[in-house]
Amino acid sequence: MTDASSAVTEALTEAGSKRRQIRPKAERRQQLIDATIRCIAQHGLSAVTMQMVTREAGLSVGIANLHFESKDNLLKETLRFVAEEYHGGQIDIMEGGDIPDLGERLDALLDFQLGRGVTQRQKMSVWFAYYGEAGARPVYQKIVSTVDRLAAQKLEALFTDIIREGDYHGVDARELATGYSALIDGLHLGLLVTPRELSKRRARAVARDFLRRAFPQHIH
Amino acid sequence: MTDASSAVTEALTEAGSKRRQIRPKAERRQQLIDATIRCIAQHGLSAVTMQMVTREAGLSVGIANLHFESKDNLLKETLRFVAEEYHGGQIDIMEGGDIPDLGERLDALLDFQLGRGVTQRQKMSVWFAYYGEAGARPVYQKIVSTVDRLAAQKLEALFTDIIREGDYHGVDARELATGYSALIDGLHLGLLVTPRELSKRRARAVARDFLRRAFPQHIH
DNA sequence: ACCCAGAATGAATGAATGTTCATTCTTGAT
DNA sequence: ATCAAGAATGAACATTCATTCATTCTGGGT
Repeated sequence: MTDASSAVTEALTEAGSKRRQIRPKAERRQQLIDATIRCIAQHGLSAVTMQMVTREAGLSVGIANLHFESKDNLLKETLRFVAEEYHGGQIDIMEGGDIPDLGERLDALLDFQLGRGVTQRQKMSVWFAYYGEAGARPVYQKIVSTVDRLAAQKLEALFTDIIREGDYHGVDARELATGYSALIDGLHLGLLVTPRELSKRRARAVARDFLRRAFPQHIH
Repeated sequence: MTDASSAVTEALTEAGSKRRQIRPKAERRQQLIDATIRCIAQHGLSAVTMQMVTREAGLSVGIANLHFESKDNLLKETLRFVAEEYHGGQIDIMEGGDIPDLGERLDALLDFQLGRGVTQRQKMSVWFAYYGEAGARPVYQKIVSTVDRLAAQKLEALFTDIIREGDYHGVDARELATGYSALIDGLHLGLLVTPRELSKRRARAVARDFLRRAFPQHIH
């Protein structure tokens, strides 16, 4: 092993290395988006600066404007990433070729939406940071609307299937889907803002209760 | 009528007047808080500047630091005002000496929470703007937590009364209150971010449905 | 072994913003 | 009519931040 190759190895494994590295564009973009998420979660959207993000990513300030044209664009792309990741995960479960049983599929959905994981709190922070600005920024509204609509359709389809299977009466799939989505959003909000008052355990119980009241045969 | 008195009258009635006016501290504070709310709703929390707020209030820049010590403090006091106004309104209804009938009281609460009014959208924007920052700012968390807890207790008490009156079984007042609060928050979020997908009418129907399923005798 | 396309750097720049404070003006009391 | 207390003003200041770009460095191709 030569000195040169050992230096490269060190650079790849040691985060604190000063060695300059050239990596593909896609990788750098993701690296910056990840750093942006951590910064928003820790300091709040309004306090995020380019210096902060690039330092968090272990890169120089100039690189952000190389891969994204501007700060605005970086923030926009970060929102798009988080939105697609969250809604994508939901949609995968709801389409659920993996899980044939509809009741189990509901359970899996709930687990995903209110499940543990260190990342969750970070993601929730980002989520609501953008919601807060959405009222004044049509771009954010559009990004969220787009993925939201698709997830809402899939949820309605799942509920329709469950209603048919359980032969439930007096229940409207669309209205129920709207209610369930709103409930989950509200619980996320509670977990973020008043974690002392609302534990994850209780949030899950509340959501499960909502589903049980609507689909008693599928949730026990 | 002297020239001096007519000048004063003009200053009081004409908003565009250049006349300098001296008003009590409490009035100026409220004037600035109102302007802050409008600015947040229109431009987003992260874009709000002192110049913007004072111009909106029709005052000079220096005055904000005269009545509030800093921008941070102005924003903090604005959140406190909005939080207390919203939760205070709810609590008044829930304690409800005015409305003896419990079912009607529920209706009144729902009307307040999802009612029309031009002001509503402005207030919702402010609400969620702060929620977005709450994850990174303990001060905001504390303000919201404090008023939130009181409202939650009143709601639980109301639900307890209703459960007793209706002799409902298998229903937990606390869990139901948590669910209802979360549902309302989620619906507000939907109204703010995806107004195209969720109308006020439908939001009310969804919330009403939730209550009807829990308290069928009280909501028809 | 050499080369060069383009990835990465970070000091420099200019614009924007929060805060200060010397000055001006208003009002109610005398 | 006069005056003092303090409310209101806005130009000036210091700081912070996004963006630029001349320069350096890297790694794959020849």
